[in-house]
Amino acid sequence: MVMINDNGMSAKLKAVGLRPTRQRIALAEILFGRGDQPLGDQHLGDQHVSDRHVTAEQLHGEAIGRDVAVSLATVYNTLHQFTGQGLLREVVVDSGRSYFDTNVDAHHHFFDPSRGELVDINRDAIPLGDLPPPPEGMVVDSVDIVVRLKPTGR
Amino acid sequence: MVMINDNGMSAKLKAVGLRPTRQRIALAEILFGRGDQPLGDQHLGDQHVSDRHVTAEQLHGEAIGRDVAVSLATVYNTLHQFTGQGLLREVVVDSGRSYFDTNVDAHHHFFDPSRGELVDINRDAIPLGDLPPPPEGMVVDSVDIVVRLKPTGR
DNA sequence: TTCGTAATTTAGAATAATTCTAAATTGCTT
DNA sequence: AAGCAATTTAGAATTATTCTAAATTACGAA
Ligand SMILES: [Mn+2]
Ligand SMILES: [Mn+2]
Ligand SMILES: [Zn+2]
Ligand SMILES: [Zn+2]
Repeated sequence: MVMINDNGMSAKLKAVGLRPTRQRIALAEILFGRGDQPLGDQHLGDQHVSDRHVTAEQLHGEAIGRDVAVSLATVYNTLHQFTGQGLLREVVVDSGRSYFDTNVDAHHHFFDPSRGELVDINRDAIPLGDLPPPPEGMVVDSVDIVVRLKPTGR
Repeated sequence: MVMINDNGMSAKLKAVGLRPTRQRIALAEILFGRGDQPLGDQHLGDQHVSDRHVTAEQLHGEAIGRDVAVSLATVYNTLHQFTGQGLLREVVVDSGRSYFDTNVDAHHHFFDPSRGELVDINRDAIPLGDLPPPPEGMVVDSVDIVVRLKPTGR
């Protein structure tokens, strides 16, 4: 009967069949909670309130920063479990480190390699005609567009 | 005066300011040579004769297979040098291993994660309108589209 | 509540890809 | 042939990630 102040994260976890452990709740709050934003009834339509793109190391750092005791192994486990349950999606922009995105809807990204930063691009901002037919026996799983950025010349 | 049978690779290397060493020549031949294809005067217009997508490990394996003594470190060095000189480009489709592409023109890719295989998509096969404006102080460096594939259902 | 047990966490080892270091070798120029 | 910078390389180091096996925890049942 004790289910105070967990920001609905326990429910969210249960909903996808994951036990709401202290670690998973904390990580979910960091990922999906609306941080400092004053709580209010201001949904912005279908707008995501907080879209985040994090690496395992970053998320672990944030957790530790908030005095949440959690191992890096658990962060990796959790990121993959969340991804498997459709709570996160993995974005491939760097061969060498994985980014996880709290926005699981179809959309694209700007990527600034110098800072390792991702910025969402609305799906409709890049209209696509139809694609060439995939090789025999294969179907399209997803279409991922990455717009790589560089500093303005001069 | 001895410059037989190197398939023009020495020249190609010199042209970009890289010493034509035994290792670099061999790797260049593997990457840019037209393999088994019968030599002939059949250019296919601007068509690339051999487009390849390789990982360092793959290329190293091929070299060793052809009895070319070269270390993995040199393969990595060479791939990066070739990329730096515009002879190759790196394609990011997998967070965990790097692919290098002999086709340096703007184009896109199908990617089959199960086999780690890349297939080119002609640039014009995916018409793009204009992109949303990049964040302040940044300009677009490249637009990379990866169409991820999965096996046909059933 | 207290158990029993399966799910979860975790420290630390292991793996995989890549880079680094410093010494040996080699490709040009003279 | 000599000199020397460029290149190669073995092996160590680094980084990201996964694995293992033991300790802890969540939770339904008693
Ligand atoms: Mn991967
Ligand atoms: Mn790695
Ligand atoms: Zn995103
Ligand atoms: Zn290609």
